[in-house]
Amino acid sequence: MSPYDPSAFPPFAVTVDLVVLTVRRHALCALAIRRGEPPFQGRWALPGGFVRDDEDLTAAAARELAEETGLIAHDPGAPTPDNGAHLEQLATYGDPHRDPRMRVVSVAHLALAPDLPAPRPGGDANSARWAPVEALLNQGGYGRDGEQAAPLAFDHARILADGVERARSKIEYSSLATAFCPPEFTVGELRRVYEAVWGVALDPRNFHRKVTGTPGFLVPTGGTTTRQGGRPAQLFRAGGATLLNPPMLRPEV
Amino acid sequence: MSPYDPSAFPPFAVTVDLVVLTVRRHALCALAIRRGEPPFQGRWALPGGFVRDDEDLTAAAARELAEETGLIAHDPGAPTPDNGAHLEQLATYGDPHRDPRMRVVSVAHLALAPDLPAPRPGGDANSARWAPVEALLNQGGYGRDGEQAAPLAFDHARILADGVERARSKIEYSSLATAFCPPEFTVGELRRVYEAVWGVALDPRNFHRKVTGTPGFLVPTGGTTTRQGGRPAQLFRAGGATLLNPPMLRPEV
DNA sequence: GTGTTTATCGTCAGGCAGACGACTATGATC
DNA sequence: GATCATAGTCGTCTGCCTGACGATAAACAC
Repeated sequence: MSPYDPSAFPPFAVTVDLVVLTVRRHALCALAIRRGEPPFQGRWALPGGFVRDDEDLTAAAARELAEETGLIAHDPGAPTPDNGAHLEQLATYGDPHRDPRMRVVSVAHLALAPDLPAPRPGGDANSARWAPVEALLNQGGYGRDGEQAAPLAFDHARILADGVERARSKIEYSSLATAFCPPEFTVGELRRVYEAVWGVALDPRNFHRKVTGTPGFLVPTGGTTTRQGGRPAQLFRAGGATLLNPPMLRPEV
Repeated sequence: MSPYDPSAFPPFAVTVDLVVLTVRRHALCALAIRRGEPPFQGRWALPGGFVRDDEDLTAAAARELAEETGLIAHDPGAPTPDNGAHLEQLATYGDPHRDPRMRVVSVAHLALAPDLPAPRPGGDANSARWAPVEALLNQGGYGRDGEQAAPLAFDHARILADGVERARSKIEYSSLATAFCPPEFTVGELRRVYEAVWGVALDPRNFHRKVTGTPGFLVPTGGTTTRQGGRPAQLFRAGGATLLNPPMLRPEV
């Protein structure tokens, strides 16, 4: 067959969907958008949109991220700037019937962001919110407002679960957890990120030894802070190292 | 904007491309297809093709894999059957100009297969071959026949490099290396897989201790073989364990 | 001052990996 | 048949890292 005869292949719509994760109040949260139109009208969904005609996939994801949150995606490996977020491709979902109306292939991306001082994603507070991933994934459960939580639209629960699992595993062997922190942070704040993402408690002393003993992971800024109460803690910035070797060990469940 | 107005989004062609890896003669090799038509006519490329109208992405990749090699993809986690190969999604490539003629988004997949007894992929020996990944990626280098090796077509060098990197890292923490082995294999054969994929030499004694000491990794079949020469070696089958904890450590380069 | 909270330093035992010696069982060679 | 080469398998030792946990330090609340 002629591989590029325009009649020889079916046309697809291509979208990007975003799993945007942050840590709020000691819980791993994801950005969810309430759908205003059918199908799945009124249900929560992941933010996303169509890839434009002359737009790279990563550029489309970065554009959607900026539109929804104001966050600027930065290159992996570069230090997290102010208002910056880590962005990487997650996986692609193309079940023929994942959208009831047409053939849509969605290239999901994963974004990790610090807790936003102004959590007003999208401008409309009623149509977008940060929700704990547990609430979004427990489709039969109840949200924090006591309301019955409906399952996420489309196959977005699966996409969210894959994104969460990627984040959980990737902070083991990379310095990616610093993407959840502001530009300057303490060892304790970084530890609470690990605890929230993994859902476990870590020994503060062993954690401190591990992260401060890994070359290139953390760079002290010289300042201290007392915003967590207790003894003032040193402030650090993310170092240049991206891969942790040996990795941070996730405790057994 | 109306998210599903057919005029609101551009049509894309969606393809699957395959990085099919195997270990032959102590070298990591990939399946390459010679292109018979422009663009990149006569150049080597990864096997692939269009996703059909009512076909899942994984199904399309499995179909292409069977067409090119006769290999049957099996579910991840299941033991490798005869003539079976591991298949997983790798990443998606959608640069607007990656194909000079039209907008094509390619969902690349990674397949790992044992060295095939009948290496006649595709039927036409002149248009398909197993080539060492080093030769395919060293675009200015020379193939094993002494011929000047042209770079792979499209962005396939990048895709191949990503697939090789995925394989190299994934055999660290999973039992995926057994996908390169026949159903029954010796510890030495498994070690030579690691050595070929990583391009390093491993200590046979420490390797033996590690793989036989990891619960669920290897299951002895009771048989022995002497096909490698020397003292007969025990035969093993892949155990049920898919994740290695602690992982196999890749020596520093 | 006392208690509470958080941060940071130290100590100790167990586990695992790298380096490497020793022994075993086969085929090849003389 | 003796010898050699090859590959597999079992042990030992040492150093590093982790988990468990004691102890001290520096802030705030009362």
